[in-house]
Amino acid sequence: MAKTALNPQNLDSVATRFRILGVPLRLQILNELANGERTVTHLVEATGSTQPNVSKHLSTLLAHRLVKREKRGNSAFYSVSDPAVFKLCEIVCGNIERALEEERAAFTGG
Amino acid sequence: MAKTALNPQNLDSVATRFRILGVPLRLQILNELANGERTVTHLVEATGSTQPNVSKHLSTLLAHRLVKREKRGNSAFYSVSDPAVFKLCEIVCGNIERALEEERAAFTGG
DNA sequence: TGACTATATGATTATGTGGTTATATAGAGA
DNA sequence: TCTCTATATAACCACATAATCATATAGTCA
Repeated sequence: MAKTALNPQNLDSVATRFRILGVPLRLQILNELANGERTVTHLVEATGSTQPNVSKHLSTLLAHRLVKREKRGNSAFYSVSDPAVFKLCEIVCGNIERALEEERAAFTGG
Repeated sequence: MAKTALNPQNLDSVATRFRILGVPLRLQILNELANGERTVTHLVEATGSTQPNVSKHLSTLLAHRLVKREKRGNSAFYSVSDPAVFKLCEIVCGNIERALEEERAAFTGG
């Protein structure tokens, strides 16, 4: 049954998705977008990165449909297109905390 | 509230986790391990990759505590240490299928 | 001990990509 | 039109790392 989680066909797609999420700045951007749509300028300020860099990562996120874009006036407003990404982050955070917990236990308990 | 999902401290850790999962062969290995503990030799055959390559990826997975190892006799038996990874894969698969669905809808419906 | 099997690891190469810089595009307002 | 602002993109560099090859380590059995 666990076999159903991944089949050879979408294995690459799944890996790609994970790789997209494997860049701190991109996570930072997504995290910022968790609060609603944001302009590039806002994301540049929020992340402390450069405008071209943020734009490039937004392009990547857009190309893989993790965000969507809406141009209004002079600005581009980005927003998360599938909130499931935050579910992913939560699970990973849970994993990490559990791992830290185990490390702590290993120190104190033997 | 969405802010709680990621904070600057674990942002790198989360990204690293995702990056670990962002390699097809590693997903293949994990997927194989979903059925229970496996030896390196078995994983080499199951994945069609080379022994050194599989061993190296197992080392990576082990270093990041995604799998655990137990040596018995001449062999090393690997198993998944946190089944939450499969939850991740399921969500990502869901995302991808949803994206495909939307593409299909875009073709037919407008 | 020696032969065999299983696994790990070091060195090397090739490729992908994140970040930077400079520049292009495009809309708003005068 | 010109200027300003916002965003995108192209060229480049630097670094990380996946894959390969060769070799080392370690356990089993005779």
